[in-house]
Order: sequence, then structure tokens, then C-alpha cells
Amino acid sequence: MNKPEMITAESSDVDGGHLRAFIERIERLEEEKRTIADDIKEVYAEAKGNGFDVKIMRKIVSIRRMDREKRIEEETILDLYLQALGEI
Amino acid sequence: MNKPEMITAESSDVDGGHLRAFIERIERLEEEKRTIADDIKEVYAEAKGNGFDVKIMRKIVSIRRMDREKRIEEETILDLYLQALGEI
Amino acid sequence: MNKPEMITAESSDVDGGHLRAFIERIERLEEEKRTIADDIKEVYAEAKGNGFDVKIMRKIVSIRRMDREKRIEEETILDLYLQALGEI
Amino acid sequence: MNKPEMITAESSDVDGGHLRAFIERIERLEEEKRTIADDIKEVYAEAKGNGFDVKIMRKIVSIRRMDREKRIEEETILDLYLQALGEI
DNA sequence: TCAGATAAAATCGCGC
DNA sequence: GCGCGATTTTATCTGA
Repeated sequence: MNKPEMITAESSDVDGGHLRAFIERIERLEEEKRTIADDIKEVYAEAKGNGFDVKIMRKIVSIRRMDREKRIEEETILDLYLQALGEI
Repeated sequence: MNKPEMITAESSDVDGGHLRAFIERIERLEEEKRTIADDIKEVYAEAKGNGFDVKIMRKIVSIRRMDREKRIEEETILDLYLQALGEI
Repeated sequence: MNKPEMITAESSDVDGGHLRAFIERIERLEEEKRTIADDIKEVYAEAKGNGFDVKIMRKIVSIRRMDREKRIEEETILDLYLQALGEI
Repeated sequence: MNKPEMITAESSDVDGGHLRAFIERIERLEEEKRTIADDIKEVYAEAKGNGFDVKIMRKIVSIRRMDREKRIEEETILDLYLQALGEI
């Protein structure tokens, strides 16, 4: 009895194993994220090696992202209007 | 004659097709990155749902990351010392 | 009447004098900061002139800074743990 | 004899005391720099508390800095021209 | 003087 | 909505 997972103190029942599992899942995901970020940097570097201007490319990517977000925003508002009309 | 890729202005030969390919690779990678960021958020949410304190979890992740970085820094400085010794 | 500070347009009451004072305080502080950055550079240069390896020195400074930050992080998480315990 | 500062190995005569002094001077200066950076942040925060838009303030500071640099640049070029003329 | 590395500033996004 | 932390962008610096 009194195995680690059966601690009965009023307060500090922290399931270390479970916590550890969450932490490790997060760390694996962050590692993946970092890898992809590195891949992105590599693509920019490759583009630079091909004579493209990285700063300008970043601007283009940023503008296109804003455009996409704007479009989604507008579609969302449109949907809201359509819903509102349907409810009349 | 004079197909797009044959423009001969001295300066502004921007290979649009090539650029577009780079941009699209980057955008795909950024989409993947965003997905992973969302996954991380989900894991934190799940952990919270299991009674864990997200703020503390973030600190743990942060401290463990610092540990890793510090270890790498120390290996780097060891290399620098060894190089410095080798150069004498 | 109608002294500058009494402009009554509904929206654009920008207190220019006040803003200017803030801006100038910031600029003075940035000037000081730049001076100190220059001092640091001078110390590195002097050390180099005395035969020390600047790259290694920077690494040492960086590692010592990480040590300090890690210590602070650990104190912070200890506080978080104590708070969490107190809240039960 | 053979006091620390008289080590005679061909290679690793590192004057630790001297190095330490340089490191500590740098660390003191970096601490001062950090303090000033914090002061700047505080000024921005105070301005924000007085209803100013921090983002815009940063833009103003940045533009004024560029203006100053531009002016210095232009004066430098002017000096170069004047020197050149003087040499004719 | 330039590229590549390093550090700083600005911006973004989350959790409270 | 605000502070805080992470990320990204910009600037600085060093070594070739």
C-alpha cells in the first residue's frame, strides 16, 4: 500500500508521472516547431543564394498572410449577417 | 520570342516563378508551424483540464529549456578553449 | 482664449508639450545607453589589447548571465509552487 | 617563486585576475545598461498611463533618430567635399 | 567591406 | 485589457 500514486496528504497530490508526460509531449512539439522554423530559415537562405532579397520576401509573405486573414475576417462577418438574416 | 522569362531589361530580371515557389514553400512550412503551435496549446489545455497549473508548467518547460541551452553554451566555450590552446 | 492647450476638437486633443517631454526623456536615456554600450566595447578592445580572446570573454559573460537568469527563474518557480500550495 | 603570475608553461599563461577584472567591469556596465533600458520602458509605461500611444511614440523616436543620423551623415559628406576643395 | 553570428527592439499572442 | 512571455524582425558587431 501507499504506492506513490496513493499519497493521501490533503494538499500535494501531484501526479508526477502524468505531469511529466504532458511536459514531454510539449517539449517534443516545441522541438518540431523549432525544426520547422529552421527549415523556414533555410528556405530564405536558399532564396538569398538565388539572388532574392530576403527582406522583401518577408514583406510579401506578411502581406499575403494579412490578405488571407482579412478575407477570412470578411467571410466571417458575411456569415454573421447571413445568419442574422435567416433568423428574421 | 519575348516570353516572360526572356525579359531583357538590364536590372529587373526577377524570376517570378522561382520566387513564387520559394514563397509557397515558406507558406506551407508556416502553416505547419501554426498547426504545431495549436497542438501545444491543446496539450496545455488538456493538462489544465486534468488539474495541472499551466503557469507552473510553462515555467518548468522554460527552465528545462534554459538548462539545455546552458549545456550547449558550455560545450561551445569548451570548444573555444580547446581551439585557443591548439593555436598556441 | 483658445490657447494651444485649449483646443476643443472632440478627438485630437494631443498634449504636444507633454508628449515632447516624454520623447525628450526617452532620447536622453537612449543617449546614455549608447554611451554605456560604447564603454563596453572599449573594455573589450582593451582586453583584446592585453591578449585576451574577445570571443571567449563574450561566452563567459553570456554563461554567467544565464546562470543568474536561471537562478531567478528557479526562485520564481519556487514562489509559484508555494503559492499553489497556499491556495489549497 | 612560481607565484601564480609567473607560470611558465609555453602555452596557458592566462592571467585570471586580470581577466576577472575585465569581466566584472563589463558586467557592471551591462547592469547599468539594463537599468537604463528599464528606465526607458518605465517612461513609455508612464506615457501610456497618460493616454499616449506607445507604438506611435516609438515611431517618433525612431524617425527623429534617423533624422539625426541623416544630418550627421550629410555634414560628414559636406566636410569631405570641403576638404577636397581645400586640397585643390 | 561583407557575411555570418549575436544581441536588442518591436510585435504578437496568451493567460489572468 | 493588460502585463508577461515568446517570437520575429532589426541592428550591431566580429572575423574573414
